[in-house]
Amino acid sequence: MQEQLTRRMAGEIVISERPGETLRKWREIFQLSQKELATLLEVNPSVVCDFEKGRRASPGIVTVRKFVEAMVDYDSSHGGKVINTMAGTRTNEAIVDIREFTSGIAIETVIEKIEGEVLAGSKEIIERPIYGYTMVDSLKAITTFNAFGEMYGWSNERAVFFSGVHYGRSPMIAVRAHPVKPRMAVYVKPKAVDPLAPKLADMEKVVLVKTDLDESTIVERLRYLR
Amino acid sequence: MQEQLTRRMAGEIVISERPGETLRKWREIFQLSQKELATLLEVNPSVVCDFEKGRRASPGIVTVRKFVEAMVDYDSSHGGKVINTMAGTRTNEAIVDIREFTSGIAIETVIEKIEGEVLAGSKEIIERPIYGYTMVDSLKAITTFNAFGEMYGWSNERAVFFSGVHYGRSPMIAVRAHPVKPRMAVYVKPKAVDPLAPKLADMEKVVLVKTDLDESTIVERLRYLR
DNA sequence: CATAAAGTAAGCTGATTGACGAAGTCAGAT
DNA sequence: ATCTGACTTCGTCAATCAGCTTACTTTATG
Repeated sequence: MQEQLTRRMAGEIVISERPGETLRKWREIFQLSQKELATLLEVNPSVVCDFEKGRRASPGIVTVRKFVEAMVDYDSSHGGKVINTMAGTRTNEAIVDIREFTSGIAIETVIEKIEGEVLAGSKEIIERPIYGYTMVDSLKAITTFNAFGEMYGWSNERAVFFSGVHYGRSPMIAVRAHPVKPRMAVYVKPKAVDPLAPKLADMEKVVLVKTDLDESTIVERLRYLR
Repeated sequence: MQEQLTRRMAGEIVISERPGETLRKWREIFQLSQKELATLLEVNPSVVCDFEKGRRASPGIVTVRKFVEAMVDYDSSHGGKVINTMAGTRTNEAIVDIREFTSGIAIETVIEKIEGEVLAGSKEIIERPIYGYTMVDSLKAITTFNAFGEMYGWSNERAVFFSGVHYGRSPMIAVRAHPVKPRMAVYVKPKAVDPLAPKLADMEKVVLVKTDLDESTIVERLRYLR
């Protein structure tokens, strides 16, 4: 959530036509004076003013990062008043974990890491990179409304891990039904795999993999992928 | 959507530990070579490389913006392959419009702009700033699952406009039920206003306003607020 | 009214950026 | 075995940034 927010703020500042004003807007939301913010940043208050008033036309990203992180850290160590009221991320129970890599990782590499067995997918697709993954609890995904809509992070060039798979039909049917497809679907410790699943995977050009590792091991192993 | 994406990319780059790699990741997602990107930017290819390899530790936001926008524009003028596959924004039918201002706007100012009549809210709260607004179609909001969850943009310091209001009970009850509250609720051309509504508004310290302007006029008038 | 607090303005300086272009490396195709 | 395309490295330099200090408006507040 915190990181979400910092990114969101940074993005808004960078793209803004008047970055300074956007910076100020956030400072005000966090209810800090220029002086207070300057103190957090250990700089002179005039520096804050200079940025807000746009004397620096193109502040460096390091500066932006410092500003944004200072505010968020401050808030978080004071009860997270602002952070907590920033809605927009209802946490979805069905989504166990969701991450974006900073660079592309070959599907092959992911398969190795998770000791996966390929059920569908050509040699060719397996070499393509993905940029993130989502771990979904299949059971909850069905009972939670709209879970499939939130499954995709910012790129659909990703892997979706389904845990709690019974017959392995529903997840692939969901993939088929949804307009956006992942590059890779992984069944985590499935009880069985319906023969229809690989067929659907082929039709959708999705690499289908099964693994016998459990959720936490997978998350652990993928943690250090960038 | 495009702007969403540019902001998202920019934010990710700024906050990234290795901004260069993140930049590269996006270039790869857009399937551009360094040279092609350099051409779009009208710079020497070595410049792209320098950034990706991190020779410039803290590129200015103008640079980041140029990079990001070049890629997005390129994609959009080539069929929007990437843009279109970037899910994550299921458009919610109930939400007619949603915007963030770049700076705070006093509630008072908004009331004037929309020729609103105050039904609940003290002089004091009316002076507070808000940072965005959401226009919701009340009828659809009820039939669409979870619409109220998506009502809040990035700040709850905002106005929520309800159109298609019949008795003016449900919207305030929704506000009351939801953990996150807007600063301001506006009934757009309500058929009636149940006396319970202002009471609830007072309890929740929400400024309740009604206006006889229609949706499009309101959006039009708010467009030029920053 | 005096004084504080918040914010703005301006001048200055050392450190970095943004850009170029030339000279590399490296992997794959011919 | 060399050629090509994609990418990397590096020296260079004008332009700009990040920060300081000091002086100046406002706007509250006792």
